[in-house]
Amino acid sequence: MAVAGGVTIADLAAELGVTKSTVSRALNGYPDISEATRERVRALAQANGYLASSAARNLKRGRRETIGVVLPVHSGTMSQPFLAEFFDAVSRTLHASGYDLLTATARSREDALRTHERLIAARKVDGFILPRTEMRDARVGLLRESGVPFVAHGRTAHKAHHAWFDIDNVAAFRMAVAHLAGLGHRRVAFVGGPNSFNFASQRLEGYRAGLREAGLPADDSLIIMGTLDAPSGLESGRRLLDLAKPPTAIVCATDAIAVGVMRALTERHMRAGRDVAVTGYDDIPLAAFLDPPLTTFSQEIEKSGERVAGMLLELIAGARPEDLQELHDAVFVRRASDGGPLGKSETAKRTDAEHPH
Amino acid sequence: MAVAGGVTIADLAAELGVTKSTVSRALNGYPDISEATRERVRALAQANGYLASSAARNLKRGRRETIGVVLPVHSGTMSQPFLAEFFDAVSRTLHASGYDLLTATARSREDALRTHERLIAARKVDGFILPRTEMRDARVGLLRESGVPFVAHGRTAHKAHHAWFDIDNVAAFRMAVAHLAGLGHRRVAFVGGPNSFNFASQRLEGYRAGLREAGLPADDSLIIMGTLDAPSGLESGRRLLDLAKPPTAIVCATDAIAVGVMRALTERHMRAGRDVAVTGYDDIPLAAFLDPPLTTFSQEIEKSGERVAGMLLELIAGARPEDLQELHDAVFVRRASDGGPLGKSETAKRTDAEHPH
DNA sequence: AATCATGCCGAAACCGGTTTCGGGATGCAA
DNA sequence: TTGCATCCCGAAACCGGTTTCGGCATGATT
Repeated sequence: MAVAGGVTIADLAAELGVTKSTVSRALNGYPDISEATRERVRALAQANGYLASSAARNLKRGRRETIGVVLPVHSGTMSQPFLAEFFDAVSRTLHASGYDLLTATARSREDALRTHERLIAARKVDGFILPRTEMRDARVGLLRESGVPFVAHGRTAHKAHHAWFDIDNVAAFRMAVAHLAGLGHRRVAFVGGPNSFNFASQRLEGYRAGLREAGLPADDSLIIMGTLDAPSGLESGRRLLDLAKPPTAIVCATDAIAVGVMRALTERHMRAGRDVAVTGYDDIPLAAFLDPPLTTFSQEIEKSGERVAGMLLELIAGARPEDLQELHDAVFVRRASDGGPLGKSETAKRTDAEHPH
Repeated sequence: MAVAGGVTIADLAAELGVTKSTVSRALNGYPDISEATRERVRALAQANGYLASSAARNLKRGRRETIGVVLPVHSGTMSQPFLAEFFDAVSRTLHASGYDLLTATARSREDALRTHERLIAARKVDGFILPRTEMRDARVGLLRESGVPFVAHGRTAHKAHHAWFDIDNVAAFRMAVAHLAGLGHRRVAFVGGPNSFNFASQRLEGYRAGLREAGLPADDSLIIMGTLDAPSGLESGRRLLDLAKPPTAIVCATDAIAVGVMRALTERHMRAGRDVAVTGYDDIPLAAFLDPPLTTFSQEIEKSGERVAGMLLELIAGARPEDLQELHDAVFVRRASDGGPLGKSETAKRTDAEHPH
């Protein structure tokens, strides 16, 4: 069998007794090719599994048919619960328009910056997806200067001037606090991650707003900032429970943190949803199967991926960044790790009633 | 500011008063360029952020400087716990040799096959990483015919003829059973996933071998095959516990399954590590924070990623596939979800002793 | 002084496509 | 018939690099 990909446009042309131009035009749908020869060309191309070399085509056309995404794996960011799902959605919608996805990882901001620069200079990509934005994000400066299209997954300080897709973290955490306050809690704590990441600081902001709106006092000893993972959650949980006046509810910035916090409860023979209310964020696949099942927020990552990729394609097609800015809501998923303050009885019933399935 | 990436080799040449050839040779370290001009060229290139267009260079050189990986997201495979870590390791070692990573997703075997064909025909990649092999894997057939270098993450029926990197799942699950048998268990169950995936069927195989070696009877009612996620684990756990003679230990093919099984225990007011021993596989970040902390197996995914990528680079450099075949061991991580059969006292002590940190 | 190797660089072909330009048939109206 | 638009397609330039080939100086050799 012939090695796939080895056949060139010249081979096809020779075989058919026409020139490269004809083959190219036939395959690319130019109108000035007779239906007869177009069909002959198509058939032979099909038979030989011919596809134009992307390097050759893009050299002339000035396109790359490739989108870049460099994902940060530093500073407590490693946990990427839905990476596969996100990539799937992105990759599918890109592919529908003939684009592929180039991925790299970065272990620091500088690393990320260098990688973007390299991919731009080597002309390997037509645009970028920026995961996990920070408020002052050097990446947007670089990309705006270079004129490379990009859509940020999250807002930045320059949000007015670039395309972005974001989830309303503030609203979600306001609602979490409102929910707990409604259950009667007055000491609700927050366990978060590094504020450099936008989504993390927005969650804290939402928590604070929720407190204000519920008329609850702000108590800085009830706010603990660590990383976004379970070990940090465990540590933070211990500190909160060691307080002279421990909280009766703990709002966690991620499900992983919540798992750590619940572990801290277990250590003290306490239980989330009975002794202390705990909420998370992410709705990881395991959330419904924890003990107790975790009350949390879910983002529709599939839709996120589709929109982010879709917006980027629109941008490349010429849309204005100002017209591509979308804020979506997370959805509250109430399970059994929340509940009223100790003593209220409503909780105990629900704890066992809401097992999965 | 000049748009980065816009400068071509011709621009540099004109600016310096030399020809493209000189610039190219200077930058690529040819010996027949005087040190003086080489330095002039370097300086100007540096100043302008010049990098050769990968499309142009690769068109001539016949290389792509890109590796492809299309990851299956179908049939209970969606859970990819360590995707970010794996990508990070792969991407780093590839980049050290000037390669980038092109990723796509596939929702079915056919989809995956088509994507590989397309990337080959369009000459977008120099080689592939094949995640999650199956015994009879159509991808290896395709790639071997096309002569495209690849390393399989997992063995296949043709393992003698291609490069592969694998974890010894059989050994791990033999050991799990041996461990449980050593604790006194005689009815140990297995909850697994679709046997089409090699690693899944190897785990079952290891379980069976472990049973034999421990002199325990094989009981097919103690084997449940579902998917690799928590919902399936819950369902399987329920079925096992409903048995007339339920198992005293349950070996799970993944941590996610184990979480589901532990949930089934909770439903019945039982507890892993006390009433029934449970083991998992993967050592997901949350494993140590479950209640009780999960006994499981850990793979060194960072090393896996480095080796897989490294092997592929060696292959591209000319190494023979037969010389690139590596089998590594998973490492047993004992925590608190296992323990002797009901009544033995050793368990209860450890359950609380082995909290994290 | 003639010869030759060596150092250094220019000219041009080439990779595999796309695209511009132009021109030969063909058909139809004048 | 002649003129002219239309339909198709060939010729060649071009994209931005790399690489082969060759040639001019220069210094060393005899």
